[in-house]
Amino acid sequence: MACVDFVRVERARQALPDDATVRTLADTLKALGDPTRLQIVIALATEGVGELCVCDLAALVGVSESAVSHSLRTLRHLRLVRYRKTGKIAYYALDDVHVGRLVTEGLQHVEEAP
Amino acid sequence: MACVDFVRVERARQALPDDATVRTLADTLKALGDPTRLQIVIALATEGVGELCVCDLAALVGVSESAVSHSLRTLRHLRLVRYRKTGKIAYYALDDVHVGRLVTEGLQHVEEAP
DNA sequence: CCAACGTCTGAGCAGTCGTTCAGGCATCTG
DNA sequence: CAGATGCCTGAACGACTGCTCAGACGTTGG
Repeated sequence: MACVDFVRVERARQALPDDATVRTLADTLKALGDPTRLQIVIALATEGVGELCVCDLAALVGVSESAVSHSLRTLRHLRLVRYRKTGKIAYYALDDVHVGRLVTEGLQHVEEAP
Repeated sequence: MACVDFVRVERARQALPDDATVRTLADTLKALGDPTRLQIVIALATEGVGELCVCDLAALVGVSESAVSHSLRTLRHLRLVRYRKTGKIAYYALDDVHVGRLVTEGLQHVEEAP
């Protein structure tokens, strides 16, 4: 306990966002930390794809439409995706550009050679 | 099931990374999806901070040193942080630049006005 | 109007996660 | 050497998560 560098700790503490922001960001990243939801987001981030309906996403990711719907609800509540409904079909798309960039940055990290 | 747009689905499927990459990226994002680990990474990403030891991080985040150590192990195994040991003190830092940029991009998304 | 369709939802279960607790290993100090 | 310090680790417990299942809702086509 005695080895704490108070100067640096204080500097880091002031740079930390408030708790609410940290928690929201954590929730967002946690949502993207599930393979099903991550594939959904990557698919929607693909250039030339644009919108996909629940059926499309279920077929693409390879899970039930119910599971996709649950996943989409999570992504919706975090404002990672938005949807447009025409008749009985719901078309989903990414909500804002940061999401796509975030995933891209993540992929660059993962694909770096060890 | 009949509403699937095979053209778009196929286009999206070919853009999807292989399963191993998706899983690794998901694991990485899930790791950042925990408030404790996220605060550690944000702290280490703060300009002018550089390195912090386990004590510092425990004091900063407000959890036990054991919990920090467990969290750091997870981050280490995913190559999100690296450490340097001098004597009995272990100094942790971010492993590569993408991690900091990823968190920054995430913060920009969260701090956007609704 | 009725049946089929696309989607959404709540409950429940198996699996996972983060923390605490107790203890172990090096390293430094007196 | 003996104790203290900084850090790491495995086990275990409560909390949470993502899926399946069954059913409900609104829309569309015959």
